[in-house]
Amino acid sequence: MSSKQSGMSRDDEGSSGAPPAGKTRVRDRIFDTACELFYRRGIHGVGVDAIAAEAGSNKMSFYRSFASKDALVTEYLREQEREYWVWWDSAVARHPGEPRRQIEALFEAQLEFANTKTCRGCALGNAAVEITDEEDALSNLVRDYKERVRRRLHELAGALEVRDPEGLGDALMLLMDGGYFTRLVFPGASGPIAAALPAARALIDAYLQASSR
Amino acid sequence: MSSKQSGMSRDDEGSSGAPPAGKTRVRDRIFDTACELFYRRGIHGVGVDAIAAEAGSNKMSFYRSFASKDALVTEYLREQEREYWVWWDSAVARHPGEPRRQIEALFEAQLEFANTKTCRGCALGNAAVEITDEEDALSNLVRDYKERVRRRLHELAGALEVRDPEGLGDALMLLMDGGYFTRLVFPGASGPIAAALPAARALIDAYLQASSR
DNA sequence: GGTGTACGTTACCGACCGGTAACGCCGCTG
DNA sequence: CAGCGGCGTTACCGGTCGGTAACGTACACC
Repeated sequence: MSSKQSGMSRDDEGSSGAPPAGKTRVRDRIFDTACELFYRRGIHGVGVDAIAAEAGSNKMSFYRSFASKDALVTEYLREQEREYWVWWDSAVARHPGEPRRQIEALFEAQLEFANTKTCRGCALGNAAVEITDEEDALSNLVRDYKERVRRRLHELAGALEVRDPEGLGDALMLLMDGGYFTRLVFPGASGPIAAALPAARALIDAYLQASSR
Repeated sequence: MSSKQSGMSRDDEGSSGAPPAGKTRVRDRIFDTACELFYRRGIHGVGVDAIAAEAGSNKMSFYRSFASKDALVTEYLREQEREYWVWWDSAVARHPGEPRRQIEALFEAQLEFANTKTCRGCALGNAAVEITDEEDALSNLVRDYKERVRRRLHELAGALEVRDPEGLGDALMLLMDGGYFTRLVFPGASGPIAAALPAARALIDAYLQASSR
């Protein structure tokens, strides 16, 4: 989640004849910069001029690569979701066939991420706050993402064979999203997010007991 | 939480001589309108021109009542917190001396609020997404609010005499904030927020058992 | 050497942003 | 009646927004 590059490089590439596979295309620089700025300062908080400048380019070059700011934002959200699932899958893949450990791994990974300096919660979730027009195409993008997250948690809860997998999955989603939401205000792991993993464990136990009761 | 008035009234007040205690001061109209628009469309998504116009006034009159947009936003956030604690206290007051029922009443009231058409989650929490400058005075306002919420939940959990009141309180805060956050995307009570109350109950039971174990 | 393409630069557009100056009107109060 | 405060109106300021037109240039490839 979120990008790392911070731009400002002065086109250092012209030494030898054939750089391995590096095409420092302006489009890529602009897109990476945009991802970082959107995440850090919000979608409405960054203009295309600022993005292009921060990428060492200018507005005209921006519009040669992107049809509009809206198109860029769309691509940004799609990229964030892509990275999010990579992150999710890598956590889950550590414990194949063990849904309980997979869930725990997700909350462990979330806490790790929260401890990052650049962490500013969930990019897609934050976008849901900024995009107030529910008819907007971006709204649907975010909605679809959240529904996919919910479904995955339902599936994980279902693999635990509890009586109420939807209830447990939803509860886990509240813990996760609550973690992202509160992280915006409480730095590092100093906030309630530190309680997410033990709470998730307790909830799993509770819902398991409710099944065998 | 959130305002109810929708503006557009054409100054209907001049019939009888003495309206009970009504001073339809422009300032109040503007402020009410601002609260509603900020909550619905976001702080950055509404300009002072739009606010004044929607209140049936104009920008100049706005600046006669408010020093700046920032001052208005500050007042908006303070008002939202005020209304929030009124809401909180009225839920808690229904079960004096019964912390468990108080907590349940809070989640019941949250679900009721979520079922409202105008609900767009937590005003202060949403503001935390929009205000990205952590040095900003508004940031501190939101931070203080969230810390007060956290403390109150710690106290409620403490009244339950569990071994780990901070852990339980934080977990409850994750459920609440997760509810507000997901509500932005899932309309009414169709989202994970419906699982908040049963999850809170299960968590309370789990943390109570962990104390007597 | 010619050509195409990727990119930078400058200038501009209409719209809106937060904020201000100056003026005029209306109604309440002394 | 005079005066004054509350308020609406118009015009304006510098800045930024998303987006475009026209031009210049460096380089790669045939």
